[in-house]
Amino acid sequence: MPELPEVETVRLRLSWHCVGRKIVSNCISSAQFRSPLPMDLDLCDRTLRGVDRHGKLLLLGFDDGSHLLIHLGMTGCFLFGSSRDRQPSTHDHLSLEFGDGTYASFNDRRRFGVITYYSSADSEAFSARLDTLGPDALSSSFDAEYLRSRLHTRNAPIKALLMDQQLVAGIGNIYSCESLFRARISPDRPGRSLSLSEADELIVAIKSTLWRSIALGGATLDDYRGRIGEMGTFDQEFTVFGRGGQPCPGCTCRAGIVQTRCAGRVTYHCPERQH
DNA sequence: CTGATGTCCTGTCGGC
DNA sequence: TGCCGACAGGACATCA
Repeated sequence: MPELPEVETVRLRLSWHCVGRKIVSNCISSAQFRSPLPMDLDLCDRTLRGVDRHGKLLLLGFDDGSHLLIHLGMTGCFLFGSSRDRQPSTHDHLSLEFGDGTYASFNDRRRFGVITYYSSADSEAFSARLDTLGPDALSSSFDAEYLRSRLHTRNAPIKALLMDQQLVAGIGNIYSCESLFRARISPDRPGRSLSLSEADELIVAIKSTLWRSIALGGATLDDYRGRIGEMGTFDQEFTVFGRGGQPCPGCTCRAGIVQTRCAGRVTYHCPERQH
């Protein structure tokens, strides 16, 4: 369940390990993927020019104008190392070998991830794909006015709306729970019921939570424990997520953190503190 | 358009 | 101990 901070951590590692390097071979797994890459895709002789991110999407740009768009899904991660020592895994779906003897491979056990290739001729489709997403949660255009303007007609719970990537890109189950707790807003509140000042507090809570997590390298969850490349410690600072039944860290209420379901997702909040 | 529900996939965990 | 079903997650399709 990598969300914005985890994806940003992966982006930084990809930039560090791969940008400026030329691909000398690539290998695509034949295992069925949700959106299979063409098996004959040949990235040889291309140099990775940069790695960008929008929400939870990684955008790998090559020197010939082509792109790989990667969503990590739940269990997607990148493994790096020396090609000589590489031990291919059954869950490697794409691996890139570079001219300097290093490799990067995309590994995804549950295959919820998505990799899409866009040639330089597909730039319109590439832009169209990105246009389906709302502003990145850390961008300046994601502010209280924008949030209110998008919420004022919506009756769905604010938690579900925060996870809607068309409204704002990058927030998932963990950071919606954590941000709503910090903003003292109940996850069940209809989107339209938020005042401008509440929207403002929510924006501040979301951005500060995301930045704090990035500073700690993201959160490491059970699915990732022990995995190379996922070593963040923000999970140790979770206030509510995964803490059902524990005392509320923000008040002295008797009930403590409550686990419920909101919009089909496990949700954690403090009914005393969040309204 | 909106919101709810089902689907994909696999590893883990609880119950029998 | 061993097996089976339920469940978790994000995005997307489909339905009312």
